[in-house]
Amino acid sequence: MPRSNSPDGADRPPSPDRSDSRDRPDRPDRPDRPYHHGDLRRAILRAALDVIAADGPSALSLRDLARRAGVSHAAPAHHFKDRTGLLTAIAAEGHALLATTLTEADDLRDAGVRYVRFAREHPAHFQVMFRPELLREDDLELTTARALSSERLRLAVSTARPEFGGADPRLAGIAAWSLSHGFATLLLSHNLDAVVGDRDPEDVFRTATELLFPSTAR
Amino acid sequence: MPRSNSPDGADRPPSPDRSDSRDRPDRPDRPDRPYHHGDLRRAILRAALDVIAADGPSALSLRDLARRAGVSHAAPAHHFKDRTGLLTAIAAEGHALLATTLTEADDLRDAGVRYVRFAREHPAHFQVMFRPELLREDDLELTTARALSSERLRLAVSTARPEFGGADPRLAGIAAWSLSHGFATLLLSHNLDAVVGDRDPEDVFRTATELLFPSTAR
DNA sequence: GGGCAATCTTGTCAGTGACAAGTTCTGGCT
DNA sequence: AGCCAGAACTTGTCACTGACAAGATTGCCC
Repeated sequence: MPRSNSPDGADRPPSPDRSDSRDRPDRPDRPDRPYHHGDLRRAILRAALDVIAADGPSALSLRDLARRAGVSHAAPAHHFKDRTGLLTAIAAEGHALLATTLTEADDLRDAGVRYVRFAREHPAHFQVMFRPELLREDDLELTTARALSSERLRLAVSTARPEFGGADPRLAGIAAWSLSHGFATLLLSHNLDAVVGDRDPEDVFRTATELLFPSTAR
Repeated sequence: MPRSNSPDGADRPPSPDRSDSRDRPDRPDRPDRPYHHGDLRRAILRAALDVIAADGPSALSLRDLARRAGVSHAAPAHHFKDRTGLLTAIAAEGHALLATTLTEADDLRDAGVRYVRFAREHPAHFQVMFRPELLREDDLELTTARALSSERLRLAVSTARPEFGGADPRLAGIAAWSLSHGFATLLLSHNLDAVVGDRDPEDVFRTATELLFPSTAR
């Protein structure tokens, strides 16, 4: 299973031009790589997203990520403290990304579609974001990112057409969020494969929601 | 953290009356327990459900379960083969339970409410049932149980009032399932705590769905 | 050019899943 | 009654993992 495309099989950024690496024959028993990775944090993150997208968060191993990045087994800890720290960083990044895409939504239905698209385009983030037991809940970066994304969600609901006018907007929010979240979750866990078939999942979602929100928006 | 109420701290069924256990002074260095647990499979399952409900499937440790049941670290493997086997058994049991409760539903909305109630009453089962990466997908018990539960779901959708008449019933099914599944998922992951407050979650769900399925069923 | 903090390494420990091989018990057959 | 096949459980072991501690290397700033 090839894990990279760099010559030594490790995922490293372009060597920060150190006058030809052959000039430094220290570490004779090792593929000569600089002591400092250069962008280890990002490399670990990318590898982690790959693993999670493929096999879920439970398949994540810090030591495996270190191997993929071509660093020692304890290197990741310096950037993320521990496994929980890594997952927390991913969740925070996910909330930030989600907030961005929701901001551009011009409609509640559009927000729903964007929510589903986000889950499809960032499956690893999505699979981690809503699992408190995997995260450091008091992490500042996480809490602020989450506050932002849920604020965006609330905003999208508030711009919904007045059908919901009378009702508690929070209830409408729950309904819309549940629908989108459920669809996204079932989709990612391959529970809709049979029904969706080879159609575009977002189209299926849009059509399905038409059944619930009869499209007066025309 | 007390894990049991039996005298030796292990979770064992009433000793299958073997003429007073003091009569068997073998295993002198051990709390005298019968070589055979008596109902280890069920004990492991119960303990596993506790752990998962409290801390999620990733917190599950076969050795920990063995300790709780008062057996050796390899004993669980005999009943479940491995970790995946245990989770698969739980998922199968969950689908069977879900199928039962859905059978008793007299309405699509009622089915949704029952779905949410199931998730609340069997959080551990629910958290495992829809995670293919944790399960042995080709397990016979699992596939048959799942076939039954999804059949029940399809049935509930087909009995829905004819509002959906023209539409693809599979689409209506997706919409209803997504809504219920999303709500249940967000509820279990404590993402609705703030909005639900101290209200009954099932009431909240019922009310929220009213917004989407305007209750002509009165 | 000297020191300091960030980055990365080596070494180690306890916990875990999986497997192999042995032990103890149960239940059924004759 | 005796026995034996196999179920239920144990002990022992291996590779792997997360976490921590202590040391090595390096960029960088004054």
